[in-house]
Amino acid sequence: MTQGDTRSDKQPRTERGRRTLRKLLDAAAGEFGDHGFHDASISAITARAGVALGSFYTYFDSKDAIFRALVSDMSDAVKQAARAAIDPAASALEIERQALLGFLNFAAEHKEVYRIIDEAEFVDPANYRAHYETIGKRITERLATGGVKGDLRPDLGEVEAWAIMGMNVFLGLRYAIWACENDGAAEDVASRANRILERGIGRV
Amino acid sequence: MTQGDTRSDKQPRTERGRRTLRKLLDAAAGEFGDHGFHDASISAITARAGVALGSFYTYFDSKDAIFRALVSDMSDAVKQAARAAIDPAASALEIERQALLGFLNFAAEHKEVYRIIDEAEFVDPANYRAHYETIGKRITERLATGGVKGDLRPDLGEVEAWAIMGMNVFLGLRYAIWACENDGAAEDVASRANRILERGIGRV
DNA sequence: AACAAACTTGAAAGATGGTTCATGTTTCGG
DNA sequence: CCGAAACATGAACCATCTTTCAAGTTTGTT
Repeated sequence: MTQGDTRSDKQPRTERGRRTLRKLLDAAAGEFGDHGFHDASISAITARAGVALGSFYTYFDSKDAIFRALVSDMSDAVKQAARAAIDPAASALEIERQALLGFLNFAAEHKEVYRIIDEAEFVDPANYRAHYETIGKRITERLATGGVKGDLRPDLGEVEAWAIMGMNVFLGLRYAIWACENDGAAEDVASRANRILERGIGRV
Repeated sequence: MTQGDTRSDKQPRTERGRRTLRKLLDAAAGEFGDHGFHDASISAITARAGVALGSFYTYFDSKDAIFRALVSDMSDAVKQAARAAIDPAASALEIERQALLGFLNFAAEHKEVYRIIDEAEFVDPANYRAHYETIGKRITERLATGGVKGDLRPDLGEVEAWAIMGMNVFLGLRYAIWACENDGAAEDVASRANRILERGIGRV
């Protein structure tokens, strides 16, 4: 799915090939995560993967191509993580808390994913935009469902979804990626953010 | 202030020099905004500025240096724009609405600023982080002031500030940078976001 | 076992674009 | 109006990487 369509003629056909492809993808995630797209070199990727420089082009047409493949994979992984953290039977507000908590935990454990998706804004803008638009749609749906269930206001839409998404992403940046010791735990951050959604920030 | 400290020995000493420096800065903002840091070339910057390639190095030590100078300037400009949009006499909630509205308008008119600051995450991470930490602190202060005045809950802190900042940045991305015709006006977006801060998203 | 396809290898080609520099021109105080 | 400092110029230098390629090795099938 991620690379289903015009995946050129580069898919591996043997077990060995599949192993090498995976090694390249993992190495690329590490290099792009550590150094960013432009300071990561293909030779560093192949060195980290333990394969020859030329082998890279057996699997990818270009440096851009492997980055794009990575963005697709990671975009899927983020969505997957958020979905897995949610109990669909919970209240709409509780679902949003769980989604944020799931995202914070995922980001803390996969900082390189965060960075690669962010850099896609410049290296692969279409995919970057698609990533956030997909998530935005999903949140919009959850808000609509919450409205129908009576948990939420019935007039919530895309604007509110993007506001929530922005909240989550920035809290991820600050408390998962840049975390320092005297920061509260992820649970605490998620609860405080959820409190905003519950009753706003106005005087009680 | 922006470049006060170790500004190397590159400051212009004549009127002509100051003009050339400004032309380079403006051209760089355009090129970096249009093509991103790595696809923007110094020769394109000097061409756009209408000066010779070599003149660049009369004013900046490197490509990185001009980008950093730009990030500092633009970081100041963003803060300035938000401050200018605020009426300090208004209620705490109204102040947040005005700040967001000011930011949305500024972003729409200076899309390149948005992009350059975003790319600083990779080209000039320290400045990027400083930018958001400064804004985060300012919002935290506003929330504390609002708490004292009785407009807001008294228990608001950094987490809430970053949540608000993330909201604002993502709404800027979606509705100022990626704006399309059938999107609501900035006023509408700011009001809807403010409604979240007023009473959350729960059923009325 | 034998053969074709898949895969691996690393040196070298090729391109790009940042940076330097020697030379020429302009500015501006005295 | 003179001279020194500031500024301008653009060809050439250079370092860096991406990408190619021709030659070898492994895999899997018949």
